[in-house]
Amino acid sequence: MAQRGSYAKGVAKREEILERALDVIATEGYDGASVKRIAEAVGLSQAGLLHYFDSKEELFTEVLRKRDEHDGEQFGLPDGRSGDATAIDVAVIRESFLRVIRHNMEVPGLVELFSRLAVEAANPEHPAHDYFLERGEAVRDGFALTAPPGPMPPDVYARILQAVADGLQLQWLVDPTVDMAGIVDQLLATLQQNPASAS
Amino acid sequence: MAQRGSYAKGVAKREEILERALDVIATEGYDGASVKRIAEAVGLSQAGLLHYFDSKEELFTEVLRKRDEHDGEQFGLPDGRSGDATAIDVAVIRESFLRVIRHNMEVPGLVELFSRLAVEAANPEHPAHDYFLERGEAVRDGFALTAPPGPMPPDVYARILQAVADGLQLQWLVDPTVDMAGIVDQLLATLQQNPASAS
DNA sequence: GTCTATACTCGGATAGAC
DNA sequence: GTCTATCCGAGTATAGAC
Repeated sequence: MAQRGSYAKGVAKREEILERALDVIATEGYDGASVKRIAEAVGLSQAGLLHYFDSKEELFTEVLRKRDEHDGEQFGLPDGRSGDATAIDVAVIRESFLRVIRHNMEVPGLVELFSRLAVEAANPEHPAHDYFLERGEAVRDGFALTAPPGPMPPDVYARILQAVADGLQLQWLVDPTVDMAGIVDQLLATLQQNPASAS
Repeated sequence: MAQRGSYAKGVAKREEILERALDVIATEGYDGASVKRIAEAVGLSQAGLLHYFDSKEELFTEVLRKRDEHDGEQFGLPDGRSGDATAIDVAVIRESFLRVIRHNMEVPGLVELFSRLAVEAANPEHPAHDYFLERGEAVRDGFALTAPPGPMPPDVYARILQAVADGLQLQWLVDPTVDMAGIVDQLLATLQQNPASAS
């Protein structure tokens, strides 16, 4: 457990492992990604790696967290802390969103890991359960900023965008010709210029 | 393998197994549903059950097929064969769709099985791969019938609805308070009364 | 057609030496 | 902190009797 002691060394190693894992899954794909496989990529034995994580589930949950961290930096996602959005913000968020999707289309392994864990996280005991709850909220907070005025409440609007993103990934996993970004783009165009602003 | 010979007996038994499996997963939930568990529910040994299916994957894929069959009968879904839709058809399809969603909210085990297989089906070797491709097409054909005139092509519209349905299930699995039907209802209302009909 | 029994594989976890 | 070794459980698959 990296926590214990949390010497800079342990923490640093943990980071290193996560970075490496991210890289392996992104480039070599997820195929039943096992602890052992990650361990080898890091240059550690399976037991050696498990020294830093309580379980397989925890490891992979942390991989997803690390990935979000990267995406946040790389694509400048909103952190959900800001209260309102100007017209410019909306365009910016929208573009960030699309860039993330386009990026995802380059890393099927990560998309698969994400989707797989999303289902397993249904179990409240699973370490990813909280992760998905928290992440979902954060993501929706970002989306809600771009909600147009109209009859649809921002949180509903946000849930729909989230669902579209996740659902398209499932379609894309079985059929990689699906143009996730293009579809989302068209949806946003339709939804955001929605002229029905009567309550 | 039930195929071989396909005596009425074998086929009937296969059906019986699927019906029973459907029932078990629906009522007792999916928790790592194993062949053994289904076998016990059917009153068969694991080996006995595997006599009718080539593998676990095939079994569960067939369970999903059987479920679609039920849903089709019970909720009168369009079969994708009809060419166009009148205003009444649209309302009918929409209501069927919502009823299916409401029904799904009663059977989390089936939703979990579906979602799980949807990810595993990413592998072209998986028996569910073709199932998801075919089913996806059929579902979208149904949705496309309800597409409003406007800038968004019917197939894009259909893909979005499919994505929303599947994506909401992921949200709902981790947080069962999510009102899938209500959200879809609001989306349809917004999308279908879309006045932007300029090409 | 169905069962019992077994074999085999995979992968995660743990013990204990260094 | 890391390894080797081992264990163990789950779960599928198969062999062979009845």
